Amino acid sequence: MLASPTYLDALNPEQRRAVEHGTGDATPGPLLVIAGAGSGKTNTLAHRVAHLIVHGADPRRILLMTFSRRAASEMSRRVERIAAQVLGTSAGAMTDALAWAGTFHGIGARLLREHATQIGLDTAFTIHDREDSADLMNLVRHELGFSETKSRFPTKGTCLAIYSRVVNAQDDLDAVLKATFPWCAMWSAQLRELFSFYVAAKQAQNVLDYDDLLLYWAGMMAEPAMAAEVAARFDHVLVDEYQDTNKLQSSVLLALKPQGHGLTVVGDDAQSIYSFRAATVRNILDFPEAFSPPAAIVTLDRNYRSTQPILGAANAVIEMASERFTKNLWTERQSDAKPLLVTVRDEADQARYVVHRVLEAREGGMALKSQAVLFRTSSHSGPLEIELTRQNIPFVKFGGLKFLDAAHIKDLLSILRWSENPRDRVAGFRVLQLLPGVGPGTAGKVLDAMATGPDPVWALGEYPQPLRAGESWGGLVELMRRLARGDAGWPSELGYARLWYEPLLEQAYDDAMVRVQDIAQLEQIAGGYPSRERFLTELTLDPPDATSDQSGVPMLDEDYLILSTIHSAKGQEWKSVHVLNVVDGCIPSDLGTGSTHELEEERRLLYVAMTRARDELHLIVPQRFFVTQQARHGDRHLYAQRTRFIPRAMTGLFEDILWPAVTPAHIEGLAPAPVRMDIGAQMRGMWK
DNA sequence: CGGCCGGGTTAAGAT
DNA sequence: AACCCGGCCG
Repeated sequence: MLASPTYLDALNPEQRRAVEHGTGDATPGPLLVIAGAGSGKTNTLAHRVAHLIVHGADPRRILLMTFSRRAASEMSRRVERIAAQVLGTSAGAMTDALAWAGTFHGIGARLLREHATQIGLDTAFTIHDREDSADLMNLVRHELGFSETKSRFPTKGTCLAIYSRVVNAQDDLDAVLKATFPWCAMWSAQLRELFSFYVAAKQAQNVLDYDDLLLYWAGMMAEPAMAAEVAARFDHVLVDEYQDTNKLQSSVLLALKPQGHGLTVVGDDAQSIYSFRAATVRNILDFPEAFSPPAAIVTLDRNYRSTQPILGAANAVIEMASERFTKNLWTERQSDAKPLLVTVRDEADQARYVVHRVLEAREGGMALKSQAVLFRTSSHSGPLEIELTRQNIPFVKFGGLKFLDAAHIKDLLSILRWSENPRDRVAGFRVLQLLPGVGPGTAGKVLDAMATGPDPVWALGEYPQPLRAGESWGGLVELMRRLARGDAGWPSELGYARLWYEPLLEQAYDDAMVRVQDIAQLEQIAGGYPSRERFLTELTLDPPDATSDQSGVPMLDEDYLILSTIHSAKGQEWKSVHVLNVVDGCIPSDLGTGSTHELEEERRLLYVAMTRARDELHLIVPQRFFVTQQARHGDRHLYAQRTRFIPRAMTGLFEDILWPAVTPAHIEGLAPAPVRMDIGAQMRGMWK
């Protein structure tokens, strides 16, 4: 008999039930944990994994799927700490074996790489990110002549979105068009043809897109013998953030554990914010009844994160949702401080307000890292970023544009991906067009020539040099030969690619210096991976998701403010949280008010933002937005209204303030009207 | 004439 | 940073 597990003492009864569920059984039944915001979900899941290991589960046979790589490594760390506490020094080595922790897509990529030959896949397949996939879609779209249709055919991005939804929602094309893309319904036949050619192109080029990582995995699970082989790898399967998984993912999961033995899923329907990626709360709702007997359900509704006034306001927001399945959270963290509803004149004042309050809190001893600024859309933080830079306040921004989105980084990665897989047309198309005088036409012809023979790199060398390409052409041929031989080793291969690329970069950009530094940073990152393939795969699946005001991410011991999209803030918490642009048109986004479905997701988004805060919450409402399309120095603007998710009746839960504070003179209307004069017009008048 | 290049415009959320 | 459009070079 094991000693009394004191490491479980800190858990509440529900958490403990979730941790201990079925750990004594040989075949533990399925478990659904409904875990509200701040209810200690990560901690509970980590304890469950550690508890399983302590009770003899083999960590190499535990599959742990999280929403992001960051969440996976955080979980591994915690599991290790808890296990070490119980088992002593051997725990570190043992939990290193918690090897199958990652995202659905990352795990899928790994399984496919291992089983590649069995399923007729070349092991050297490369993975297209969203943009690569759209580019390939575009190539096919042009080839089929759909870009010259009379009325406008959907753009590459829309085509890919439709395709992706069909795949991830496991739905019929026409149903998807009708429900989600009604304005494209007239193109049903053409889209079907486009998608069949898109799939053929991917296969001919030996590339997989994000969806394929799930789709091929699901394909493996549909063949009983293969399914048995894959399923036999894992005794326990645990999935976090289950509300943000889609039907394709749940079908993989159910195929992996059809009886639900050893299966645990954790989620919260109130925090479902990825339905635009085909995620569905039905996965959570239907989970218990997918098994016989049904899955056990544990609900964690005690919030340990926020003060009661903050939680009360968040509860009020989510209570108005049209459909809800979980009940309100409660907390014992009393406080007199209500969350603030701050009215400011415009986005410039909003930026000044945030900087003012952040510095004030910093003076009071709250580290910048304990404070975050959240926003619906990446561009909303623009004015704030300018103000922070002006005042020398370091920050790191999550979401929106990423390091890998920079053209020069994509160029270099394309070179590497093309040499990893010379049939990858999107990569080759990009690389070839770096050469002077080579555009889409010539690039296409070169790629055609390479596609016909058995040795693409040889065919490249045989291709007559395009007239204006100059010496870069010979350099490229030489580079591709060297990288194909593979004798340079990793990461020197990246160094050779850089040597070829840098002269082109210096010609193409005025700010080449900065970009060269970015590439040096990429080389730095590359050194951390054992091979070209691992580097490319993992960078595509887990791109560094932060940008900062300094070049490169600040040192870990430095203090910096967190800026993040609400989506990227999922699962995190800070002592103080500012939410920008809490107005209609931003939250909800004016793009998201089309259907009640979308509108409800926007509501949950505000709920997620609010529940990130521990002690202080500031919702900021700028009254005026300047219209972007107008003459320089124009002052056209529009007036915004507080978000519809916080109607007047709810404002009592907030402390309503104006900033900057209105002076008594203003209130009494005694202040003289500001003097306005047009000196410029006077000056011009002098010469009339 | 095809195809390259430079002008302008606009931008949701992300594995 | 990507897209579309018109000028211009080979």
